[in-house]
Amino acid sequence: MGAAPKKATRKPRADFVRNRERLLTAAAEVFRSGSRDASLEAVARRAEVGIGTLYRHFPTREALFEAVYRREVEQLAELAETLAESEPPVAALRQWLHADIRMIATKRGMLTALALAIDNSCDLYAFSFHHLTRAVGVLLARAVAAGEIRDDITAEDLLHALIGMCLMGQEPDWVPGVTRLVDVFVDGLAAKRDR
Amino acid sequence: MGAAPKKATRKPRADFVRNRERLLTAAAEVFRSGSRDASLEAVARRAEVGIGTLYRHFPTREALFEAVYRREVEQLAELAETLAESEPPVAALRQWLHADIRMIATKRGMLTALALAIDNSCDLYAFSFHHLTRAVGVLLARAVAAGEIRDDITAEDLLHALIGMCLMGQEPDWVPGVTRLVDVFVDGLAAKRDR
DNA sequence: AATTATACGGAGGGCCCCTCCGTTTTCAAG
DNA sequence: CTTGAAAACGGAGGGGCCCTCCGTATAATT
Repeated sequence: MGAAPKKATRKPRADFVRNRERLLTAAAEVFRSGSRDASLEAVARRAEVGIGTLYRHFPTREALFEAVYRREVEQLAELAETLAESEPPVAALRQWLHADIRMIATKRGMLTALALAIDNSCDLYAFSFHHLTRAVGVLLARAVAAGEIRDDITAEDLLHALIGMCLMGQEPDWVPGVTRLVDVFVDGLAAKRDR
Repeated sequence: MGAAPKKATRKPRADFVRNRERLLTAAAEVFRSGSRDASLEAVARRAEVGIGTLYRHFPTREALFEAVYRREVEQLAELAETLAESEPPVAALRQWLHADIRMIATKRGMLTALALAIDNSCDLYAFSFHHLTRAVGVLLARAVAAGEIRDDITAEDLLHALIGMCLMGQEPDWVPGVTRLVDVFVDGLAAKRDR
């Protein structure tokens, strides 16, 4: 019992694989600008695929976003590990947040993705959102353990703050401004409350 | 010259005034929950008014939001003035931000309104958004003058941060969490950079 | 009561969401 | 090489919302 061979599974159909690829490529292009109104029908059109096919591959908007940005999320998670080993606690945290900002600046759709993920994450914990919370959680715990930042802010809180600040940046050159805001926030985390 | 009588202006039509009022009431109700998908047609339906009438009174979504929340914005602006006279600089700033959060918690639509305003504010400076930047600008300048916070964060920056953080709060009881985030931010503003 | 500036309402064209199902394609067994 | 069924495809269709336009209704004025 258990690992039943489940009969010889057919080889996945060629068109299935092909269309999935087309959809992911098209989605990445459509989401690039990160405009909030990115329409799924536009993705299907660009992929030259029926709308039904899109929905069969990715039943929800979130599922599509997740698939499109999985790679990026994993990259950020890895970066957190690297930084945890090579940098002092607070610096690691700060640098990781900066990296997030840079990534979002390049792939603006990720921001929408993350915002979407948070929206529904309460119940579904959609998207690789928890990958990120885990990653930053490690950095956070480390800094707390070192006594360098306050201990009442959770990883979710931190990501909320980060994403929120990014959400507000849509001027052409928003990166420096948001970076400054995030730096202020980190300063606040590290502020000595007892003067 | 100047104040030309411009011909005897007709008295405004009764139905015009009545419908405007109905629309504002309906909008306030529909926007209460602050759900991002608040539809203007829903507002018109609730006001028992044609959709055309809604658009004639408020040509854009922003215009409607502005009219609905004008009172609240002015209230916050006044509060800033009061606090500036009665509280120490940093405390005033902090308390004003807390008041914002409370206000948003009650009238969730205000958040959407502000976010919308920022979206288009670059050119249009829609909504009473600049009322708020002016208000918080005073508090900020005061604290900077007193040498109690850093001087490279603008009023717009601060509002961006505030609104961003609020945008990320949709759990039932998000107020304490966001308040904590904002407090961290203020701590960061007031952090002594030179150790 | 007649006149006319003002307002009203909702049909209509566009775009999008998502589901459902008849048709087509692919795989693999004979 | 057939052939049959599982697996995919695609897009029509029902439902919403956005916003404009214009024929109709009505309040203020004469």
